[in-house]
Amino acid sequence: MKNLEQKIRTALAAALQNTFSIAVEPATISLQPTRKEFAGTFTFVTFPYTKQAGKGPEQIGQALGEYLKENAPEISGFNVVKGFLNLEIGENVWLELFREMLGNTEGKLPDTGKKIVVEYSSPNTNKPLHLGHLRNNFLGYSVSEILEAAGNHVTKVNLVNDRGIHICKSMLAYQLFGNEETPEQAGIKGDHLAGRYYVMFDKAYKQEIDELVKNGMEVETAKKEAPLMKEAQEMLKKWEQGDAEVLALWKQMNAWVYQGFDETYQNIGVDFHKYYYESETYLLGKERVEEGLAKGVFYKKPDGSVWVDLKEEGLDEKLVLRADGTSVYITQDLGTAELKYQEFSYDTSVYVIADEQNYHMQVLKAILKNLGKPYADGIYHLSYGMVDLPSGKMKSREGTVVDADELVEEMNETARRKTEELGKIEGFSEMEAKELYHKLAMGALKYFLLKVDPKKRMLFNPEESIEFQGNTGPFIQYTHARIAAILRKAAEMDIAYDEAAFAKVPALHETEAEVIVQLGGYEKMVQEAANLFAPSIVAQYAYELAKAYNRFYTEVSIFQETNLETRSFRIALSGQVARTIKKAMGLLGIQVPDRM
RNA sequence: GGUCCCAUAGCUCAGCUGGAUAGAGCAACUGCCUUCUAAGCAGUAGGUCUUUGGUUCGAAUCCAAAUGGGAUCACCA
Repeated sequence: MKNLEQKIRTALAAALQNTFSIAVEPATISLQPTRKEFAGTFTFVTFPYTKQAGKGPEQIGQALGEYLKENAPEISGFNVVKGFLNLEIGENVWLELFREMLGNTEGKLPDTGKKIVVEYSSPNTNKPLHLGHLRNNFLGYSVSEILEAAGNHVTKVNLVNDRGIHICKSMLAYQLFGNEETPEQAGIKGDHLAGRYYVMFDKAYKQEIDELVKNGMEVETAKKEAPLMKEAQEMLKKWEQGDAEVLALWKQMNAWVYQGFDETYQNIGVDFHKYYYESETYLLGKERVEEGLAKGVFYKKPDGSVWVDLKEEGLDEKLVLRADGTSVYITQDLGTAELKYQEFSYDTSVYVIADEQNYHMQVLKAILKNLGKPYADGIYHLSYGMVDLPSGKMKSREGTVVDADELVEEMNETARRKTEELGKIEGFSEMEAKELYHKLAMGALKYFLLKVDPKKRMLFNPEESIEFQGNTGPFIQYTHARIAAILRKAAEMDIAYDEAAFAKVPALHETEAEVIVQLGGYEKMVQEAANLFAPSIVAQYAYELAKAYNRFYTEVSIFQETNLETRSFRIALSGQVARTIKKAMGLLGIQVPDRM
């Protein structure tokens, strides 16, 4: 496909040269897909050349078309509509293209030799994952797959936020109200247990504030003076000093949470090559602070706090170390960036982080640049918008979130219901059925979250379950299952459909050519998705391929076809579509079933 | 207030580096299962692409401003 476009560009350049003496670099010629209401596959726009040619756009189109039909073997015909030259491609070219695809099954682009670290998920250990985290996890996983498919070497890392005041809050609530209950006793996952106490803390804390305010204290003061908050801060101090009792509780609760996370990760099908823990990295930044001071990039204020001035970059002054010598969030990030670079010497470091941290990431990059770090330019913030509920923003503290585990469970249930309603479950064992439901559930959910441009906020209405029809994951999965049925039947009937089996195909159906065009766009799509870090491009592609195939599927019959070569060709075409759908969906982290 | 992001059909979203009458899905309405899975296919209806200027042969797309929505500007993470 790439080659085909290349050839046509070259031919067009030659045509321009020979008919109008206009010299153009083939690479700069822009071709676009022909609108479907006109005949043709590629369209060349002639408007830009009217001045140089001294002719009207239609005349130019006509002249170029005639030249190409004469001289370019790929072009079988053309038509001119105003300034648009629509080029038709010969059937033999499509078949040739299709044969090339069959030979190239890997679907991976040439090795770039580039190393990329993708940091994603990065949960707090005080609460279970919710819908917003799912967007993050699916994005991170998918982008990693896409970058890998584009020929890069990807390392997936998870930077776990396992320390800080918020963790202490759930620890404290547990200490006060927990009665030493374990997840087993409570009958819930460890991350949910921690989350329960986090919410409990907030409730009790708010009560205290109300009390204080009732007794005449200002709200702001009350927030600081509430005994629970003071206790939590006290606990954090003890943690930093290595207090044995606090550390033991911290370890215990985190262990529970990790077990819960592991289950969720496994359930939603994401994984990591490496975990970093903030409790281990939060001190790392101090060396960078020393370095910054030595280089004169940072400066010390009289109180001993350390700052960086980023006004030249259009940013502000930023504190990088407190007066008491303790580090802040950005200090840790400076350290971790260095650590990641030392370990992986990456060319690109992707951070999958919500857009509320856009400024923070800008600052991080600017500081590293000022420090002269060679890896600063390689930092890419894959920023994504919040997932909103109809009621507004999700708030963990107030417990108004869509819990990830519950949502997945509900999706499984929806998948079961829809499948049973359609009566498509005969012949499945209990196990197979469950597996199918999960594939469909995750397909629907992942596709729903990934098909949208990450930058955009999105709305999720828990009342309306995610669709299984139309532009959805299950629609694409269904297309794959249909093809799988065809391939099974072909095997049963012992039909050969290797290249030799369709050496001569008399005529291509319009829908067949369309499917081949779609298939031919795969590599270009992967490249583009990788360049833009955009799973939505992959989703769009998979959908369009499935649609093109379904059109073909209903327009022509395979096993009723009397020409055996055509029949074999159609089976081979179907097989290639199935493989391509599987690859594309794989890039989204979605599995495709053989039956549904 | 400064900075950044978003605005396309009733709803959810596509629309690549500017190109033809702006596309899908859902919802509504019409057809199509004695034929390979109807979770499908074909069709009808639905739009001043928030507004106003500018650049251009040509703007949903690029630039500027306005309006509306969101994020952020912590010695929180």
